[in-house]
Amino acid sequence: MSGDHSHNNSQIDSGSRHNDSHKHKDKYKDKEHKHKDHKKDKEREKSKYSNSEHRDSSDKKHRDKDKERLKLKDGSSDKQKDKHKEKKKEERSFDGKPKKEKENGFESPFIKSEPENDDFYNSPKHEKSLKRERDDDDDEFKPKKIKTEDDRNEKKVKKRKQGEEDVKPKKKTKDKKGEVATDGKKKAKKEPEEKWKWWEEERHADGVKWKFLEHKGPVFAPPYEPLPSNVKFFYDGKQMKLSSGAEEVATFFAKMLDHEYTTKDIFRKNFFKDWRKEMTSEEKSKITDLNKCNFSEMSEYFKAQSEARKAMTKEDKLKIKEENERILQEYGFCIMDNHKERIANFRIEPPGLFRGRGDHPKMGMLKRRIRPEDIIINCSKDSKHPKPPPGTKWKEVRHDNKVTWLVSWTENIQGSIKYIMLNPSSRIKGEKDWQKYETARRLKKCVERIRAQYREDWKSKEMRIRQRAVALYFIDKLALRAGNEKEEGETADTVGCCSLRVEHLSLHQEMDGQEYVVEFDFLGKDSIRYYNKVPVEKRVFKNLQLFMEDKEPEDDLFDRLNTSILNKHLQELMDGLTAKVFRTYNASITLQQQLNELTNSEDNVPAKILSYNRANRAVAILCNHQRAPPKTFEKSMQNLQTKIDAKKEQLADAKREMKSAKADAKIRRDEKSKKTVETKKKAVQRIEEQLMKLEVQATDREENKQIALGTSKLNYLDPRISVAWCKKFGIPIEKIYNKTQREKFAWAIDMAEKDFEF
DNA sequence: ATTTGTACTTAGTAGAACCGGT
DNA sequence: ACCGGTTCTACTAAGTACAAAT
Repeated sequence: MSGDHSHNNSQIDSGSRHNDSHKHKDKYKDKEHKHKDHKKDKEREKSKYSNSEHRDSSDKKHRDKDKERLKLKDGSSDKQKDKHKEKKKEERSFDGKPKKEKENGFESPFIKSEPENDDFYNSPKHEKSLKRERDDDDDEFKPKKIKTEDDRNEKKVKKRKQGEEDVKPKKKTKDKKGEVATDGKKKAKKEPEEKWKWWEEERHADGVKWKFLEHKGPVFAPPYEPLPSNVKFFYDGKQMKLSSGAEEVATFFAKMLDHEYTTKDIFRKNFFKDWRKEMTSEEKSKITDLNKCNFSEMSEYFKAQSEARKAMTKEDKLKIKEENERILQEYGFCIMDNHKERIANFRIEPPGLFRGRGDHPKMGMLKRRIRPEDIIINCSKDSKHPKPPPGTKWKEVRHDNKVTWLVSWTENIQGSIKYIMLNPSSRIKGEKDWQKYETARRLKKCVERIRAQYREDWKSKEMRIRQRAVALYFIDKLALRAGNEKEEGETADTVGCCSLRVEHLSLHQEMDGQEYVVEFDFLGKDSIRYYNKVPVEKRVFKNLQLFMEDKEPEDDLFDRLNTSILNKHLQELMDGLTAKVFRTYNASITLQQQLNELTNSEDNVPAKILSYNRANRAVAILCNHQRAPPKTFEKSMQNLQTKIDAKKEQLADAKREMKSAKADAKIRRDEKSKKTVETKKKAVQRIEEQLMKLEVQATDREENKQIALGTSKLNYLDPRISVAWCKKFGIPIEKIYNKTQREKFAWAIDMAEKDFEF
């Protein structure tokens, strides 16, 4: 399994951001036109290949297939088959019957919540009274009381159901940022203590996301403030006063003047087109060429402004901070089912120029200002509805408890819907996250069967099945994304597994001493380059040759497959299985294995953390989570090296001192000199430790140059693995998770014991 | 069967916040 | 207090998935 995950570091080493790679840009740009007919191509291919499936024997292609099959029919493949049969049997037996392990209720279809709970959730009376004072102190009785997650003084939430080990000594959670808890270990347990443990409660019935929801609506972007009159705009060398509408859009461009975006043709073209729409007819007739526009005064003005902001007095900064805090308190929370929950993004996205990633055809377009009239509010019927700003109206107020969002609007660039939703620490996100990992753990139980199945399918008579099987192999082995098809010309040209094109792979019968190497080179999500050379099974290789036969580079590799076909198939293999579950599963299982492999219980804490980071890194490489090397990377490495050198000096000095102290003690043989020796010894040890720490840090940083650990940590790694590891090796959880992360993973920190296994 | 619409997760980055050293 | 950097957070784009409409 993860033995499969032999990742070539070349994936990272030679991978570069698309943006930086002109070679790439050109390569893909050239395709643009041809690619336009992609849909048609697909049709063509389809008829071509669908026939071939049936006129078996006459088809040359098929003869090859047969040949191949014969060749492969040797002992090993038979064994393979038998093994497969066995597996299948064994799997079926456990698959068919109800799971014994009740995985926190996430096992298969959601289970109904029991009536008692339903009842109280349903009672609007209670909810109505939420806002009013808590006259009852019987908070054992289902809450009228709103549990505020951040209210540390609040009485502890009583458990409703399971888990009786409750009541632990109440301790202030201490999560000041830098805090270096050296004892750690048990901290993990204490942390979420006074907070609501939603994970110990029943979940809502199927599809129902909440019973009560109240919030204050979104915070709108501040209105446009016209430029002071001394900041001028010049067109063709002549000063020109812009109308407020045109000026605002101009400032968006001016603010980005230093960004490379503004040098890109598409960006400029799109911007100019949209800018002109905001101009008065007079302006429109005058301003006809972006190259003749001079925004530099505006640009300077904004730079000065930001300098001024930095230079503000402490008091002023504090004032701003307080104001932000006030807004946060007022708009940053909602009440969902008796609990005050943090909202993730309560501010409406301000207008500006669209910054698409990679070669985005819409970059530079104007993202228009969102007004109350664009906003749909979602809340409980019986809640206090948020009110629109004076003199305005919401587009709609609805009461849909089958969805989790509080506010939505339609964005004008792609016409997609944007949402305001809750923070990852919220129950509604946490439950889903937990469930995601439970699904992945269920996959763990049947992944061998599924693997056997797709390997078998490589031999299928049907092209669509072979394609499906090879695609699934990639998804499993390489943790590729599913690869939904995208609308041509609406987005950057990126692909995932199902949307790979012939041009994205090259096949090497033999390369670097390995057989059957597939070289992948494509742009994935966010136009991050995926580059990898992978030796594959011969059968996969032959299949790929077959899929690529008679196709143009811009044709789909898997012309008989798309994500919905694939997912439909996966659904049949396991309830809840989709392509992305493989990513989650492989990421988490890799972390667990790597931790087992790399952690050395003899090591000190920093060394163990290095091991952890390395395990994390293995996952990040698997998932191709890259980052631009920090601009300051070289320098910071150098600094660190300087520090290390200095520390080495210091160590040498300390050692020398120790020696002389020893010599001294040998002669004098008195208590005092003995003590000195001890002190010096201690000093040496301390310095050695510091040096070690620095060296570990250097290694860690170097290895992390262009790898981003955050994404996998946040989205792919079952937090219980990390929590268990921390508990097992006495590592304080805050060494692994910062405050936000601890909030998001509170459920895992609370429930995972040191023996947790993914 | 395909397309469209919706909801929700996953992603990298810019800039704010913070920190340790001077 | 400031400097030079690192870490954290907010932001929002770009994916996946699935259901409804065509």
